Amino acid sequence: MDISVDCVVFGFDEDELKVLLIEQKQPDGKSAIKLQKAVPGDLVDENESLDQAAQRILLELTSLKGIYLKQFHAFGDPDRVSGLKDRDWLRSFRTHPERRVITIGYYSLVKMDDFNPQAASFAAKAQWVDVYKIPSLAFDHNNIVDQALQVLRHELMADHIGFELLPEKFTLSQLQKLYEIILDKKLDKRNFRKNIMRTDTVTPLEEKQSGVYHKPAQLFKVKRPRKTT
Amino acid sequence: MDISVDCVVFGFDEDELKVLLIEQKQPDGKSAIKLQKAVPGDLVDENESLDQAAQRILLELTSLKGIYLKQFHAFGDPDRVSGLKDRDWLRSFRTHPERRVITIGYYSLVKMDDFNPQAASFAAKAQWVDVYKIPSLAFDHNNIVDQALQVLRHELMADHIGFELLPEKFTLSQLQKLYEIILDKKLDKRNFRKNIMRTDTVTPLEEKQSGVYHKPAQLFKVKRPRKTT
DNA sequence: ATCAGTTAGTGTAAAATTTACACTAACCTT
DNA sequence: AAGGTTAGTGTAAATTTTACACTAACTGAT
Repeated sequence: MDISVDCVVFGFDEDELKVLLIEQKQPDGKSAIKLQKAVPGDLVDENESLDQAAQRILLELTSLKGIYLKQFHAFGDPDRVSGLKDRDWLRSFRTHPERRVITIGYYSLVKMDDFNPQAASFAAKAQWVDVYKIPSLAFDHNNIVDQALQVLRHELMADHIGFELLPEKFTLSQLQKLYEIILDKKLDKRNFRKNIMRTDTVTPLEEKQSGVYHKPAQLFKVKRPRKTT
Repeated sequence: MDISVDCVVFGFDEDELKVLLIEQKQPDGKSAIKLQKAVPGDLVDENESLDQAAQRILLELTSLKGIYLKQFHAFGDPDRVSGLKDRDWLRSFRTHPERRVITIGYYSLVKMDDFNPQAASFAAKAQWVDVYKIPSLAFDHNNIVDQALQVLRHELMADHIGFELLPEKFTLSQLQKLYEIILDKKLDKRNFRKNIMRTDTVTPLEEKQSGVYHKPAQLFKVKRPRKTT
């Protein structure tokens, strides 16, 4: 039985919430198998923890480094990787293509600008895809992404994660838009601000926005240092 | 790499919150190795889902059947089973005792009266142990239990699980005591009742307590059918 | 039969939180 | 100077949360 890690990396670009998907490489020799998209994921190595595996795998497939990934669920259906659609690809890239694979799902939230995914290893491409327009994915990855999104929304409300997605200096409107996009619903401006202020996680800077077409907004920064690990 | 499931089964007996622990069987031949307690857990079979594995393993080790178990976290430290204290036992009971094992933690909440654990397989004993007096356990099981308890408390508040722990007919005082014991803090009687009523999960029966030494309480039952699966 | 002991059951006022809602301020462009 | 655009701010009503104390109904003992 093999163990893998799958990384659902959500990215934000002040307009859209996207997920980082790779396109599986065409197996050598095979000519016209259907290319599939998937969430970056691979087998866990012998001497690394799950958290480390998640970091490494994301790096190997997409060149993204230093992203905080959080475990959210294990997916262990006996035949989650034995669908016909995935057979050819597994045969080309896995030492034991028939083996059952249990995967641990990780998710993360980053700002897209900071990270420029570069496909490598068995990934042919790595690209950001709109969360609300995800095509049919390899394995059970549609399910994995769905569940990650649920967890993300929940965590966003409960723990006010999400500053990761913004530039170091940001306006409250940007922050609000972020919430609206992730939660997929509109929020009230005044109430939103009250909420954020109450959490005491941001501080105003001495600085304002500039170069904008309208009243410049107060810039803020995150108060507590961003999570690492 | 092996995959296991560990089941943290919490039991309630109207006074205490306990966890179901097994005592590992003495390996044949070995005479005086230190017997360790652990949470019931074992390797996942080739053709079962994780959920099924949790059910089977709990049944095999403790004879408990039909308990709703919920996955809560994967534990994958590379050497979580390679401590000296666990070596002898692994050698006796595992085909590949040196192998790394990643485990998926499950938890559950049951009423003790309904379930009479009977040790079997490699479990020498199966017994309920007070949650607040847990000894040092095998592997990383202390950590696993701690985390399960956190999740349990969280779920209790959020989703008002916990009726499982009571007889079919129960009084609100019993229910309150249950909450108090799990959360390990006192609650206000009137506010508690308001809360429970607001959730609309219980209905009063036409029946009252009898044979008690004091004013008999109204009996209630759970409104929505208990979760299965 | 009465009394003492025990747990059941109930309401309300104050505080805190959440919700809904509309106008002025400051910058840019023309 | 005027028009367009987003920033920023307060309050009243509704809801939720919290703190708190007395009466009711049974049993067992006298």
